[in-house]
Amino acid sequence: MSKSAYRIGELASEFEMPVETIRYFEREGLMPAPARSDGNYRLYDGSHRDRLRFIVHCRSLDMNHVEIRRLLQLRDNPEQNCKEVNTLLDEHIEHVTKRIVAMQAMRKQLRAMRAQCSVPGEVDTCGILNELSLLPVKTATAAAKTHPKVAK
Amino acid sequence: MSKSAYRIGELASEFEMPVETIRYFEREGLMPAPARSDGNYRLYDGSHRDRLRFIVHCRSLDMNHVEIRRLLQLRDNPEQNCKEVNTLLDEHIEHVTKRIVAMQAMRKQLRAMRAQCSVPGEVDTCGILNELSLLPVKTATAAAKTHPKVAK
DNA sequence: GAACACCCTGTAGTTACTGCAGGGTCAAGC
DNA sequence: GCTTGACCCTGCAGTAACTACAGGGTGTTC
Repeated sequence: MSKSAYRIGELASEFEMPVETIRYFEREGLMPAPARSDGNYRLYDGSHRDRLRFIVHCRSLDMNHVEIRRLLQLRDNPEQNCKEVNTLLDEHIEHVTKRIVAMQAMRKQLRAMRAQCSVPGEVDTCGILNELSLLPVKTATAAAKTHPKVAK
Repeated sequence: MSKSAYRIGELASEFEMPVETIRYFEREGLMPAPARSDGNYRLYDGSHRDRLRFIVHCRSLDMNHVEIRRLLQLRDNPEQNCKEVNTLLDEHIEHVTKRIVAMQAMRKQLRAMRAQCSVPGEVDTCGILNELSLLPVKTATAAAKTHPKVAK
């Protein structure tokens, strides 16, 4: 058997995050409020550790708190059909894809702009600054900025 | 000749942004404080319009305010050598590239995970949730989150 | 009993905006 | 002259996902 009570600092160093982040996850409703010691210290057990690992993994895949909360909810209710997990993941993959496409378009423009100037001279004849003074080409950039707006 | 005095609302609708954003750019030091009318309305001229267009273009290329401030400074000093413009752009392109690579790695993992489940069943046997319960594979994700930290 | 590492709560700062409250300005219409 | 309505002003709060710090308590060791 592994250890049965961890303090917040132990968990934090295990997952290489500040203790504040774990407390923040609790406020956000991602981590449940753990038991407390006599001295009011948070006492975590193995299930908390598993849950934190799950959250960390989801965050590393750039899921937002709303998505993670939903997945945790499904995880907590084993009788549910996992179709919703698939849907959530599909939507997230699509979101990531849109963002990648937008960033690639951006990079293409940046590179084209950069090619305007391979021989540095004075700023007032700089093709780059001149180009930036024009109206931007419309792309999907703005549409794919970050996560879509969602309610909690 | 074009019109010589615009009110904030005209500029805002021309660039399809809320008026608040233009006022915010002023507070941020991207836009200079314009003249005021007798009734204390902001009065912009053509040069303000050009500057705003420049800023909007930079933002559409995902540059942050620090970068834009630097470019504006160079733009305002035509005697300068434009080598720094190149450097800034190169760095920005590299930053964008890192982010793209990180997101592609993320997407690959998400797709692999999604492939764990093509036949939805009950959640407690869901390969996706099981995989999310494991420690994340280390990638450059965290390193390329958004813009690097910078001082104003 | 002092030093030190660790924990607690509560609050503020980060980025790039967006939105609103509460109030003033200005031109048109009656 | 007065009202209506569109527009503008300042100042402040909220967003996402943390991070950091102040001011204080806990717990173990020397």
